[in-house]
Amino acid sequence: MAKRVSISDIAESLGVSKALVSLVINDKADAHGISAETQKRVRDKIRELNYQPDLFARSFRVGKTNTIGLIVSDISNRFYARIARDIEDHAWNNGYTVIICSTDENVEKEMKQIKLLRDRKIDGLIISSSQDNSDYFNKLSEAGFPHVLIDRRFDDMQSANVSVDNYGGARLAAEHLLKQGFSSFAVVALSPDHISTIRERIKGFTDTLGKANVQIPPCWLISLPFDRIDKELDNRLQSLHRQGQLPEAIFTLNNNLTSSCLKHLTKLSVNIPEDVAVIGFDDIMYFEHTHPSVSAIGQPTDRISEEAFKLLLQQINNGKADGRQRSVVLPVDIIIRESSIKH
Amino acid sequence: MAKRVSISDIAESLGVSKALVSLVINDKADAHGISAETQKRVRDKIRELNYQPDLFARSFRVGKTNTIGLIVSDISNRFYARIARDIEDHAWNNGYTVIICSTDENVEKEMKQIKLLRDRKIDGLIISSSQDNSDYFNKLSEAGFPHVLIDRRFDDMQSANVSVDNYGGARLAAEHLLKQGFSSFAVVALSPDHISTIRERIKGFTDTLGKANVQIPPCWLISLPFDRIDKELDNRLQSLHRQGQLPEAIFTLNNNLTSSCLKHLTKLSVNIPEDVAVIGFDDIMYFEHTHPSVSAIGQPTDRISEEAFKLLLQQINNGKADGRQRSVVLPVDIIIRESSIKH
DNA sequence: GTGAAAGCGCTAACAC
DNA sequence: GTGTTAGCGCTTTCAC
Repeated sequence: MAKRVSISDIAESLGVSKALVSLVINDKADAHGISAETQKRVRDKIRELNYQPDLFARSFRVGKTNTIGLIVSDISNRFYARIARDIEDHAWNNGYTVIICSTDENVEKEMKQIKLLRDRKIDGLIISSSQDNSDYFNKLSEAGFPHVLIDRRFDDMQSANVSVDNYGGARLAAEHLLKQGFSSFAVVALSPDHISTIRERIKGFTDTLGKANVQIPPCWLISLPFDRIDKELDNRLQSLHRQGQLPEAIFTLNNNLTSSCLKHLTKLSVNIPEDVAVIGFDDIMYFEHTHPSVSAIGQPTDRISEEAFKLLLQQINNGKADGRQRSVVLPVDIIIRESSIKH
Repeated sequence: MAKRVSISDIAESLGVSKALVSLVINDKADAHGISAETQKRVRDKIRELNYQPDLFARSFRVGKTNTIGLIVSDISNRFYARIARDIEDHAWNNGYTVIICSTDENVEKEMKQIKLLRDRKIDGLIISSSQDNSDYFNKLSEAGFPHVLIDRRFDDMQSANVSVDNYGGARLAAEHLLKQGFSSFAVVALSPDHISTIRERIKGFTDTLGKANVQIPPCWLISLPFDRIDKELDNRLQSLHRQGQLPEAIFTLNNNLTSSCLKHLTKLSVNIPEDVAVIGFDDIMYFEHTHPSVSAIGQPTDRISEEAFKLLLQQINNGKADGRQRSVVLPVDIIIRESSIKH
C-alpha cells in the first residue's frame, strides 16, 4: 500500500510545525491568528501533496470515533433490518458510521459484543437486548456510556429507551378477535420468556381476554426457542391438529412466528381463517399479499429509529449518558386483513 | 467516564516496563524468554487492576482494525439482509466486526462511503457496487486494498469477486415459461441499467426467447428507477392494463420488483397466473405463501457470503490484494410454484 | 531475561 | 499574533 502522506510530511516540507498544519486543517487557524499567507501556503501544499488527514489517528487523539454500535437479535429479521437501515441513514447524515451485531438471543454473545464494541471505542450504542434485567445497562449508565435500549425494556432501568405499546397492541388484537366472535385462543410466543416485548404482548392479550372471562389453557400457550421456531412450531401444530385441539384463533407474537404459523397451518390443510384465524404482532409488507392476507399489529419502525438515534446523539453530545431517564413509548396500530375475519 | 487503567499503570505499579507488560499481554513473553514468575506477576496485576487493553490504541499502532466494511444498495432488502447476516457471522467467528452502508444506488454516496471507511482504516471491504465500470476498484487493487465485489461485476476488473450465474438463471426462467406455452413476455428491470446483474438477466432471458424466435417489444421492457419502483410500476402496469396490452408472462428481475409486480397486478384484479404469469429472480421465503405462490430463481446467499468472506480474509492475511484475480460464480436454481403455471 | 526509547498521526495546552 | 512541545496507549527495536 503506497505510503500515505502525513501531517508531518507537509509540515516538514514547509518548514513549519505539525501543530500549525493541524490548525489550518481544522479551521482553527483564524481563531489562532495564523496569518492568511501562512494558511495559504499550507493549503497549497496540502493540495500539492494530496494530503488526506488520517481520521483514525484523529479519533485516537480525540477519543471520538464517530462510530456507533447497533445490536439486535437478528439483523436479517425484517423488523430489525428496517430499523438498521433507518438508523444507518440517520447516522450517515450526522457523520456517523454503524457497526451491526446480531446476538441470536445469546446473552453471553451480546455481552461479548458490547465489550468488543466498547473496546473499539464506539461513541454510543443502540441495542435491543436479550438480557433479563437492567443491571448491565445500569452499570453502563453509571459509567456514563451513551446508549439507548430499543424495542425491549427492563424494570428499574436508568437507560434511555424507546419502545412500543406492546400491551396496547396485544389488547387491540384480543378485542378484534373477540369482536369477531372467536371463543378459543392460542398464543405463539418466543423463548427465552423474559423478553419484555413478549411478556407484555402476552399480558395485554390474556388480560383483555380475561375481562371477557376467557382463559387460555396451558397447551395453547406455545413458547418456541429462538433457534428452532420453525421446527418446534411444526411439531406443536401437528400434534394439536392430530388431536383435533386447534383453537379458533391464534395470536403470533412477532413476524417470524406469524410466517412460520402460516406455513405450517397451510401445510396441514387448515383453512385460515375458516378453521383457525391468525393475527400477528409486527406487520411486514408481505402480509398484504399472502394467502390469506394477514392481520397484524403494525409498529412504527421509522419512529423507533428516529427517536433512538436522537436520544443517543443527545447523550454523545452531552459527553455522558443523560442523568434523567428518557423513555419514549410509541403507539402501534392494527391492520385487519383476511386472516382474522370470522366466517 | 471513570479513567481507564492503561498499560503504564500496571507497568508502574509493578516496577517493570510497559514493553514487558505488552509482551505478556500478546503472548510473546515466552518467545522472549520472560521468566514464568514475572509473567505471573504481570497477569495477576492485570487481573487485580482489571486492566483491559485498549484495542483502539493497538489498532492505531499496528495499523489493523479488525473491522471490515459491507456496502450494498439497501440493507433492508431481503437479499442483502441475509448476506449481511451471514457475513457478520463469518466476521464474528474470525474476530472481525462489520460496518454496514447502504448506497441507494447512488454512486457518489458509494464513493464517499468507501473513502470514509478507508479513512476509518477498515481492513477490507465487501461490496455490491452501483458503479458502472471497474476503474475505481482497479485502483483499489493497485493500491493493494483488500476488497471483494459481490453480486455485481464489471468487465476488465482485477478485483476478487463472487457472483451468481445470472445469465443461466434467466435462461431457466425463459425456458420454463416457454415450456409452459406462454408466447408473449415482459421484463421488469431496474435502472440504472448498467447494473451487471440486471443486464445479464435481461440478456439471458431475451437470448433464450430469441432462440425460440420470440422477441420482446420495447413497451414490455420495463425499467424502473431504484427509488420509485413501486409508483412507477403501478403506472406502467395500469396503462398496459387499460390498453389491454398486458403480456402473458412477466419476468421480474429482483425480489422487490417481484413483490411490487404482484401487488399491483392484484390491485388491478389481474389473475395470476391465468391472465398473467409471473416469475422472479431471487427467491425469498414469503413467495411460498403469497397468493398465488411465486416461482423464482433462487440464489445461494450463504455461499455468496462464505466465498466473499474467505476471499477477503485471504487478501487481508496476504497483506495485500491478491495479484491473481479470483472469480467465483455460483449456480442458481429455479423454484417453480403456482404463479408461472399455464392454465 | 529485561528495559529504554522511539514513534504511529494527530491535537490540546502552553510558550514566546 | 505565531508558533511549538508534549503526549494519547500501545508495540517494536535494540541495547544492556
